[in-house]
Amino acid sequence: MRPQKVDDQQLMTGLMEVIRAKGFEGASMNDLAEATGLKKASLYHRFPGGKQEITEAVLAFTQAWGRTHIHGVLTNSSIAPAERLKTAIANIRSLYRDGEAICVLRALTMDPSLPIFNSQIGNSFQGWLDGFVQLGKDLGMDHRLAQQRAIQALAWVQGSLVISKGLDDLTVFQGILKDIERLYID
Amino acid sequence: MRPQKVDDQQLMTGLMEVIRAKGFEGASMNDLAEATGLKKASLYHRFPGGKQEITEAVLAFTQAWGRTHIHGVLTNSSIAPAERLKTAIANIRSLYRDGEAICVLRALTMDPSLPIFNSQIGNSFQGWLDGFVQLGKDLGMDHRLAQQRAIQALAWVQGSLVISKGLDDLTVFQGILKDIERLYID
DNA sequence: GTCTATAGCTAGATAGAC
DNA sequence: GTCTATCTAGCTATAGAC
Repeated sequence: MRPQKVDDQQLMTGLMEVIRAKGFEGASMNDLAEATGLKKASLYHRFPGGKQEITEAVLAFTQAWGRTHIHGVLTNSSIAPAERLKTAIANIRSLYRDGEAICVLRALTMDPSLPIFNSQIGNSFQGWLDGFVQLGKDLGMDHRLAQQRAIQALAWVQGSLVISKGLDDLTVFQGILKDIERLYID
Repeated sequence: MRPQKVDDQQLMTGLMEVIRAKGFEGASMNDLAEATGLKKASLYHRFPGGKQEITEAVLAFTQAWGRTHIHGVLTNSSIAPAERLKTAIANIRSLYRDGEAICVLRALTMDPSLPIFNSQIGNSFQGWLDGFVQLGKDLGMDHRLAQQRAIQALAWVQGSLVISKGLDDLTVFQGILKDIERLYID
């Protein structure tokens, strides 16, 4: 067979960038082709299911990233809780490019796309929440409090991204990350 | 002249519903026509600038709503701060239909649409923030703390909406509204 | 596996009757 | 002011050469 022009890793990165910036309706196959360096027809060869299959792959990649860099970090019992939190927050900052990037989960929770990707999105959010819940418990919180803090932390991440974008002011996102640290460590 | 088939109020409501549910790219002129009961060409008569002008009108309406029901309430010095907060939160709950609805500001802060609507979106967010800052000051906070709390509250609103939608669980939004109350009153 | 070319459709937007 | 009919551009998706 003919060699692949771009490998799966590069392909995934390019696709994710477009999807999370423009959303499901806003991202055209032309946009996706341009961002990856492949032609439209070649994209259909790699993803016969078209845009929907591409989006599902992006969501699967997103979920795997979260399992490793958020849930995995926050529940790693061989590291002190405070250190886990610092590492997870650093990963969050890097994922969202200091607040400049849009979350792919947010971009795909609009009404037209919701029914299709519902379960994948829910699983990703739940993974983040489970990680933060475990962190809270390891810091001595009871289950109820740990759950409340987890939701508060995740809401701050998502909300500050929306506001940072809306105000075009990345300090909102960066300040909230500090607040999340204080939510657990103080 | 021939009478209007639907008045400005009804028109605005229908347009806003579609825009905030589907976003700028996702909302088609056909969708907008169907939701308002007018035909496509009639929409162009009322909004010669097409979808962009419609979206700007929706944003102007959104900003006016916030000025009245959020900023106006939170800064009303003839009412006790705690009462103002309760009223504003009730208005927020009603605006977002208990967490079911998507915020139009969020829906329009995607990369393709951002440059066009940037300033209107920023003004709306700033209005909410200013209201919460004033509330904090009236509760005895210094400027720095009041600003921090305002951002935290607004981020919780926006973030909990994203998560409620992603998890299909409205209790996330409703729980966060309680947390916002505790952020100021406790 | 990647490409050019194109089919078939739907989008945004306009013309012109009433 | 509202409508039907229509234009053009862009979309998703496919066919078929290499």
